[in-house]
Amino acid sequence: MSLVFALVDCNNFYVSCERLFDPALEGRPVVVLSNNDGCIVARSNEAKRLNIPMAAPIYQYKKVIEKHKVHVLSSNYSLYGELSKRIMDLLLSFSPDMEVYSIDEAFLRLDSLFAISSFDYALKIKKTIMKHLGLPVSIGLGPTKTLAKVANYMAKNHSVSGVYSVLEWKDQEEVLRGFPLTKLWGVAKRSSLKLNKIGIYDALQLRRAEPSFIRKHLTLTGERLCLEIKGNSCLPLEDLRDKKSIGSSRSFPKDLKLLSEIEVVLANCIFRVCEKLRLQKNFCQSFHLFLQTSPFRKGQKYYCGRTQGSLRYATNDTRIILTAARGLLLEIYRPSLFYHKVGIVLLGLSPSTFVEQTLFETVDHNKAIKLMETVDRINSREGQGKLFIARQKNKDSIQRTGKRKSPSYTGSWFELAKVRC
DNA sequence: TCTGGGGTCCTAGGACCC
DNA sequence: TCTGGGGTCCTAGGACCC
Repeated sequence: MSLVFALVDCNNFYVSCERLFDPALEGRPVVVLSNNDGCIVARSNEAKRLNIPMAAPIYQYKKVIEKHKVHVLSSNYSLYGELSKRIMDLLLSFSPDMEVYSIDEAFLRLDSLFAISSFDYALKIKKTIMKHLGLPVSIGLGPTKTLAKVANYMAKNHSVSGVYSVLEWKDQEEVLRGFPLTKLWGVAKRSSLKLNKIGIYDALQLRRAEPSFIRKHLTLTGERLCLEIKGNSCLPLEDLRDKKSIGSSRSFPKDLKLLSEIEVVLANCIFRVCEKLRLQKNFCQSFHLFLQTSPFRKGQKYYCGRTQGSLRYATNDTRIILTAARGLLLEIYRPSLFYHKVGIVLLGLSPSTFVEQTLFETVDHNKAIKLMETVDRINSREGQGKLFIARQKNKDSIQRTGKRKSPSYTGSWFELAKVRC
């Protein structure tokens, strides 16, 4: 039986989430900013039409924003996270074979449908999400993940229904002719230039090339891409639990010099990443720490200090990782520099169901696990940040939140949307 | 003046071992 | 003066994605 992949992708996700609770934003150009209100990370179609690019620093587009009265919002990740969870739960009811690819995207396998065509089924998914959650999505159908991505691009840009299929051979040929290489999943400027050098300028030419020849120029990733757009599936659905690392980092609203201030931000990163680790029911065995100066700052050479730390035993205890990381931060900290960003990546992840004992010490894992579970439960019920570790103190003085953030409509009883009758 | 945060995969090259 | 060959593991860095 041939495979059917559906890629469900929310349209302008962050903007759509904001519009859900503030309908006045409908039809207006809207952008959402990154942490510290630095870059533009989401744009409404109206903002896209004003040629405001993705990931652009906001200050470079001040004039356009003022001229066209673009509505600017800080990001409200707890709102987006909550709505994303609701979408994914709903999608799971349409197919148990699902991969959550990002906050606003998921792949579904639909090849075991018998009574209904996959196109009609995709239409039904789209309508259900709109009806239950009020969020617009586009759906692409293809025999491989990469072709489903191509179909999704077509659904977003060249379809009235919001669903597009390239399941048929002739549709694939037609769509890929003239399809820009940089719109393919996994191809950006560098790779497209390399392909140009060997005479390949569109996706159809790549489809007709010899995979082993592409490998010579674009390594294994390129060979797989070539096979995928020919219709040979090489990329299976992946399980989120198989993640190899998880991390948390923050850039500072203003450059920091004092170790004590950097430690506070790092403590908050560690608190967040450990919460994530426990949520996915994993332990970690080691971690990677980094501290860097701004690559944009003039008058100071870019510095990125990195180091790796091992833990005596696999754990998800915030306190243990915090203590280990503080010691290592000293190794990469240079007192003379002004810093821009700090972060931690947890590695060597393993299921927390399996508890490893060390040879020379008896560790009471259960006690630590219970304590951490309690902290997570209270924070989940009472709102993030109710319980925290003392080292996270004064976090608001160093970690500014967005100035234009919308209320926590779905996350706090005190910020529910109000309806006037 | 102001430039995010969270990931993945691959490769080259160094360190080290026998 | 002449200084092997094969293997593994680790890390940094590049490229890419959303």
